Formats: sequence, C-alpha cells, structure tokens
Amino acid sequence: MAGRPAVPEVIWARPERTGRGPRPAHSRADIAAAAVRVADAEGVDAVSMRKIAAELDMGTMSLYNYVPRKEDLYELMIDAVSGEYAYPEPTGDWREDVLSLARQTRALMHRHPWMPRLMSPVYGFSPNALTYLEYCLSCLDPLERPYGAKMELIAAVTSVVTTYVANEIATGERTRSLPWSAEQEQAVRIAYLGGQVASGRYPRLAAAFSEDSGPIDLEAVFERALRRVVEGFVAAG
Amino acid sequence: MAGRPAVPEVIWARPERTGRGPRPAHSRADIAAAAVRVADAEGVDAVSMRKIAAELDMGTMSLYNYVPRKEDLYELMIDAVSGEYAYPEPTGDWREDVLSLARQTRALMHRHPWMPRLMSPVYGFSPNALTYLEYCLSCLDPLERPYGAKMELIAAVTSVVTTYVANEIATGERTRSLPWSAEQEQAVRIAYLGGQVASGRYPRLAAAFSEDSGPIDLEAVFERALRRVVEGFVAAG
DNA sequence: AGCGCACTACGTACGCCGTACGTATATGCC
DNA sequence: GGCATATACGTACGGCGTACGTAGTGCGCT
Repeated sequence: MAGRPAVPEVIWARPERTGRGPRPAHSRADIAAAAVRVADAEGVDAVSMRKIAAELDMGTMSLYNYVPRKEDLYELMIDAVSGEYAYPEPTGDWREDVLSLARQTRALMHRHPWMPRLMSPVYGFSPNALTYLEYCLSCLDPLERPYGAKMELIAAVTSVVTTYVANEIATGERTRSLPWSAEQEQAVRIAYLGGQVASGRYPRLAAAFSEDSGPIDLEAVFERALRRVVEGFVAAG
Repeated sequence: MAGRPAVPEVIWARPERTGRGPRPAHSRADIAAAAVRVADAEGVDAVSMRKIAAELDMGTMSLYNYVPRKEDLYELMIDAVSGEYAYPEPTGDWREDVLSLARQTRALMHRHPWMPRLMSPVYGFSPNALTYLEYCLSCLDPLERPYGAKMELIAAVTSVVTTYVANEIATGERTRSLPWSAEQEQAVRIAYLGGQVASGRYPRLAAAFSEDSGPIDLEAVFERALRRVVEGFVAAG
C-alpha cells in the first residue's frame, strides 16, 4: 500500500515510444501476442513476466520497460484479443445486433478461455475496448433511450455473457480434467452431493437434480439467458 | 498436470474427523474464520497458507492436514460467509423474495469485498451453498416452472449481482485507493480518455460521457438491473 | 557540433509464495 | 498391546513479482 503511485497510471496513457533513447526492440503488440500465445497454450497461470520475456528473447527486467506491472500485461492481452471482433454494419434490428455480438463474445472467450478470469470485473478502456463500446452504441442507435440506459444494457449483457461462458469453461475443464469421466463424475456426485441431497434436508434441490431434462444444451441455455436480459430491458424500462 | 488426482476431490467430501489419530487441534470453522478475518482486514492477497497457519499458531505445513490445497481454503471462506444469510419465511411474492435475497448478497459482498473474486465463476456445493439454493427454490415455489428454469433464473440473478457488485467494489477501491480524488480522477480521464474520445473516432462514446446525468446512484442502477432480469424471465419465458 | 539526459537493456537479489517430503509423536481399533 | 492411521511441523525446492544498480545508446537542445 505504501508504494502506490500518487496518480493512477494506465498503460494506455503512456506513449509506446517517446523518441528519446534507443529504439525499443519490441512492440506492445508483439508482447501481447506472446502472452496470449502462452495463455492459450499453457493456461493463464503460465503467464509470468519471466516466461513472456524469455519468449521474446529478452531479459526479464527489460520487459518492465514496456509493461510496468504484471497487471498491465493482462490489460494488453485483453486488448489484443478484443481486436478479433468483427464489426459488421448494424442491421437496424438492435436486438439481433446485440445478440450476435454476444455470440461473438462467447466464441472469443471459448477461443481464449482465460478471458473471463482476466476481465473480472471491469472491461477497462483500452483502445479496442473503446472501439467495441462505440460499436455497441452504434447498434443501439435505433433504440431511443439516453446513453446511460444503453450503457446499462451493455453492462447487463456483458455480465451475463461473461458469467455464463466462465461457467461453461469451468465445467468443461472439470470434465476434461482427467481420466475420470461421466461415470466417476456421477459416482462423486452420488457419493457426496447425493448423500447430502438424499438426507431429506434439501427436498427441492433433490427434486431439481432428479428432474430428468435430457442432456443439457449449453448453447440453448446461453441463448435463453441472453434473450431474457434483452427482453427484460424492454419490459422493465 | 501430472500430479492431478485421479478422482476429483472436494473438501466437503472428506470428513472433518476420522476418529483415528490425535484429536485435531483446530476446526474447519476456526480456519475459515481466520482466513475471512485476514481477507477482510488486509485483502485477499494477504491470505496465504503461511499467514493463516501463523494466525492459528500452527506450523505452516500442519494446515495442510486440514486444507489439502489453497483453493480449498477459498472454498471454506466462501462457505463461511455464506452462513451470514438470513432466510426469512418466503412471503409468497417470489419477485420480492428474490430481490431481497439479492440485496442481501450485495450487502454480504460489500462486507467481504473479496467474495466476487473468489466465487468466479462457480458457486460450488458447500453446505451453506446447498442451504442457499434450497432457500432460493423455496422462494420460487409459487412460480410454476420446471426446476431447470428456476435454476436458470437463480443463475441469471447471481450473475448480475456478482458482476455489478464486483464493479462497485472495483470502482470504490480505485476511488479510495490513494490521495488522488475526484479532481485528479477527472484530470486523468481528460488526459487520456478525453483525448481519445475527443479525437472524433468515438462520437457516441463522447456523447455518452458528456451526457450529464447527475451523480450516479449505484444502488438505483443495481435495482434497475435486477428488476430487468426478473422481468425478462417473466416476459421471455 | 556536441553535450546531456532520457531511454533501453539486463543481471542480481530480496522476500514472498505453494507445497513435496520426511520424521516424530499421539491416538483409536483389533 | 501393537499397529495402522492421524496429527504436527521443520526443511527445502522451484517458482514468482519486482526494486535497484549499472552500462550503453541515440534524440533533442543549445
């Protein structure tokens, strides 16, 4: 707490190149790309200052010339993958536009499963975040509401997308985690959860778990949740 | 990845006491309470196995008899504070019941600002989580829908609560962070964000930022978001 | 033209972290 | 009573973020 900067420092506020001194041998884009590559391949916990520096054939401490704190490296990563969005011309149907943007976000997060974790909880104001927000707002042009309300809609959609996809990813990782598959998963669920639930203390929960609903279609769940958020915005003003 | 357990281990599945060997000198509840105390006072990053062990006057490695992995310590913490919920008899008006439970969650998270971060992304199945879920479902008894749908409603509400409160907390921390207050905050916002926004590349964003809406009432924003989720559930099936 | 400063580069070192492992000791069950 | 199984805990390993000091480089100003 003592050594905190007296003024908030945002990496986007510092110029990538000042003109003085030797030319930097690397660019922010290179650094971000290296970090994204490592995170995609080995998980976000494998992203360390040492490792990214090594990846770029530079000394560990040299990286600190570009990225003052590790947290800023995360910001670079988020900004980099945010550049993968496609921004088609809005159709005029804001609901559809918002939904398809959300679907893009979902795909993006599945491509980079570390995203939800690093985005918690704020989206920040990186260059690509600004572009993204501007595009969201342009999709909402047909909606006659103050910008404040539009921002709240965007926040609600982002919230639900992030949480749901984070859940999908977590579930997927647990399932794929190791040789124990559906069988053992069931075994464990019976062993503990089943034991608790069958104790009679949680009758509704027991009913919910035994309610046979066929295999869960995650995509359908996602779509429903999204549609509810959008319709809720229309319905509840 | 090599040393992962062949079978998923959940701390709630291992008995707190087996009967064999010396009496454990501490209880899970003690341990959880110590960790919560430290996290509340010094932030969640101050929660280390060493520190919690020291807090309980035990050797670092003794703690591992109770808590096999640090991640499990986090689970204990979440479960412990989940015990703070009050569960009044449902009124029969499920909307109000859900809303007031969400308000409780918000208050709980403000009391323990590390909660949103540790809960990402899954709520888990700790004892108190089961109690919580069962209560949620009991509030939804008047709603005639399959349990699957009710679970989706709970998930949607939880999602929006967690994200919004996480944002409130993050904003608050940034504001309270150090001696730079509103003035400098504005200065920075002008310096960078203003520079970008005023560049003309983000006309709607510029309009949104300059839209004068008076001071933001975070609680009102929260209530609106919540109401939209609930109404969306009613409206969009 | 040349000086000086801001910048890059990077090695070393500090104080943390999670936790594997080995050993000594205490206890409940057969 | 003896043995299997707990607890208790010190030591040690390999990693982390990053403060700091030093050396070299090239732009900008006088």
